[in-house]
Amino acid sequence: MSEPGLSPKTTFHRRISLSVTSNDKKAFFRHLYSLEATVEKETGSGDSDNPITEFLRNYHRRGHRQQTSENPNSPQSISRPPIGYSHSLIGSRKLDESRGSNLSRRKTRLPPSPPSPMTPKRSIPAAASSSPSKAQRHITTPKANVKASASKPRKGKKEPKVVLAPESQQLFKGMTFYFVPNTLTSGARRMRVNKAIEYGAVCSNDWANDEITHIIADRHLQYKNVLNILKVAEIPDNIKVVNEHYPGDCLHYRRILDTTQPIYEVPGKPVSVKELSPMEKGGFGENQEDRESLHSLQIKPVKEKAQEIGETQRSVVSEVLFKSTNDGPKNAPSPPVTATKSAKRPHESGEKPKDYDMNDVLNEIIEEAKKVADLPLDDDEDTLVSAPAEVSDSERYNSDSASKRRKFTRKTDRSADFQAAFQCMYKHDGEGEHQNPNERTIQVLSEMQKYYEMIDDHWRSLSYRKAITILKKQTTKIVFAEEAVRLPCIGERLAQKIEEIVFTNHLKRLDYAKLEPGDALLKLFLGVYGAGTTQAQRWISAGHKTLEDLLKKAKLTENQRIGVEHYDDFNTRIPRAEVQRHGDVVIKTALEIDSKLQLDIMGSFRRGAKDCGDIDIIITKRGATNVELKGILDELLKRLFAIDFLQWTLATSHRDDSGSKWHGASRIEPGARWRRLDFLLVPWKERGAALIYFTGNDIFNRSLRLLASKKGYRLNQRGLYKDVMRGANRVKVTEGTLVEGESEEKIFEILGVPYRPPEHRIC
DNA sequence: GGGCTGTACTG
DNA sequence: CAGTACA
DNA sequence: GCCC
Repeated sequence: MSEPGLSPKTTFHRRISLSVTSNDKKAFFRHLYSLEATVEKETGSGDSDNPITEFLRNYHRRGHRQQTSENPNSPQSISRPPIGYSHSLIGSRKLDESRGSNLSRRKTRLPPSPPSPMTPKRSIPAAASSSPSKAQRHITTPKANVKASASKPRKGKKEPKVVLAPESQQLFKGMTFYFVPNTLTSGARRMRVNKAIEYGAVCSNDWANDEITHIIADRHLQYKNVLNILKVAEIPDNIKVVNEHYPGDCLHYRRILDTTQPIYEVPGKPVSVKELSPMEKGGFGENQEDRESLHSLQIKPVKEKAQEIGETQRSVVSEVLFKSTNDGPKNAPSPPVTATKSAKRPHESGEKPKDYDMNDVLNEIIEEAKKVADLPLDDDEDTLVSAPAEVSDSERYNSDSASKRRKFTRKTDRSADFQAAFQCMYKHDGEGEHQNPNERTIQVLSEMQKYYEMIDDHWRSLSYRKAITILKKQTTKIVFAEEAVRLPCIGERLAQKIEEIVFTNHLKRLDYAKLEPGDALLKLFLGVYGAGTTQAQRWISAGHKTLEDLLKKAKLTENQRIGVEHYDDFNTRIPRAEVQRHGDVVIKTALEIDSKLQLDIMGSFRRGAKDCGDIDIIITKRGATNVELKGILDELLKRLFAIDFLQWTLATSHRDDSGSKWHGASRIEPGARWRRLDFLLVPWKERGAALIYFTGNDIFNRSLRLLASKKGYRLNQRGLYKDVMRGANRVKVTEGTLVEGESEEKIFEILGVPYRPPEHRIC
């Protein structure tokens, strides 16, 4: 993997030499780019990497997160494009007219094609700035930017608006950046420009602008290149020259960093005595002690052990940290250094940003280290078999610590982490889903997920979904690919996309996807109950353009016809209160048949959702068998149809013995929407497994089932089976023998999963 | 390079 | 059987 | 898509 001729020596000061990592990383990125040529972004590539600073950085961040409730990105109002008509088609005798108008309205309501990630700046080729005149200079203010974009649309696409961060976060206010090269040909540079503007900077494209405070040079540029491009012999002292990492790092730390730090240095820069401006020297709590402690703290040991990349990093870091504070535990636990994935971007090198508040950082690290000292990490728990479902155990796996834990063990995990990798191990309560700092990212990724679902790429879709659930649990905004990649279920590709979304507010891949013809139509047809990708695509190839085309021209199955006629109904979420009302009707009627019946509303309702996609009701009775319940269901259906509550049967079992479900539609009162209603008949002995199944959510179920299967079990809605013989690739050979079906808790316990109440099964 | 849940109903 | 649906 |  080593790449001769790519020595980072030039950019990296001599204190630390981690050239191995560096080269690895370059090679890594080269490889990455070769894999995906469409990525023109230059994120994270570059120089070297230092695990210690990486470590400190993370902790610094973590400290910040508590104090800052801010959401670095603009409040994004999310309005999902509606999927439905406003009326159900059936029952309207004037179908043709009303449908027609509805259809056309729908069309216009489809999601607007997204703005391009282009930044709203005119680009001036470097050569063009050679003879600048004061007269023609102009400053591009954020406002001007937006304006410019409006007047200069590109390829018919909408320009993105740079949404300014809140005033209080306008870190770069009063600063004027000049990017070199001053073009927007690179996606990465576009990102940086946008980001700078978002946080208050003025990005000038006129070198003659005498308000320029900073020159942001591309990473590969030497100082002399910069001079050449600018056609100047020297750069005035009042203009700071930094490399491209500087703005992003400032945002990361939420403060204006010292521009003189070596990591921001443009190679070949002449040494200057007057480097430190009073401003930078002043306001950032820098003090001599800190700096010294930093040096003694950090540089030395790293230097000694710099060559030993890998496991030793952990001990180096902890040793250093705890030594410095005098009271660190001797058996310091391993701090969360992830040297695992190679893609990290060079942040501070051995020299910290001088404005760093080291005391705070250290305290945080120590506190954090103390906390994790108690955790059963690594080898402490490598038994596969049941961790008891006690509270402490489950808490330990909760949201935040879950991801931390991963960092700790990622490298060393063996059997211990085997189980930890399953979503069902963690509490997912869907909290913080609103006002989540990653809302925009999640929104974009969801669109990608839906897109992949649409084009039948289930596995990609699954990955996106997993990534989204992970993001929803984050309490901080994930900005950089390197932070993202540390999270479970987020790999390099998704991490890159996350960073792209944060910096550009867009995902090119998605923009392309949306341009694909048939995309919108596919989405429309997929909303039809009973139609999947295959059918939807057939309809499209057949030339159908609207739902009424389907009704008139396509041959539909009965269910699909209902699906079309009640397109709007079935695609409208049901308020929790209405779900309850439907449930009440069913339960009341059922109890009139047999007062010993037990019915419960399941699905998202049981998980506590505010609104549900459908209504799931489980029907069971102490001691009852399936056959017995079947008879009751027939009677129940009869009565519910009789009172005009049930409207339609979409699917029902026709076998007497094992049939167990009914799918259909109900209506709470005449004129109300049809709602999807499912019944599940459950023999008393299977109610535990059935509860798990019918409570979901699906990701949780799949996770639990996968875990079971990996442990030699099989889990379905009837029970947990053991001694399942599986052939090649875990293909089921024997059914296995039932071990548990009655109790939800016991099934969890046997699988070694901390019990999760329904509301914590939202994955 | 292969797996990614397991089942039931429709036509 | 493929396709769709259910969590 | 991710992960093993």
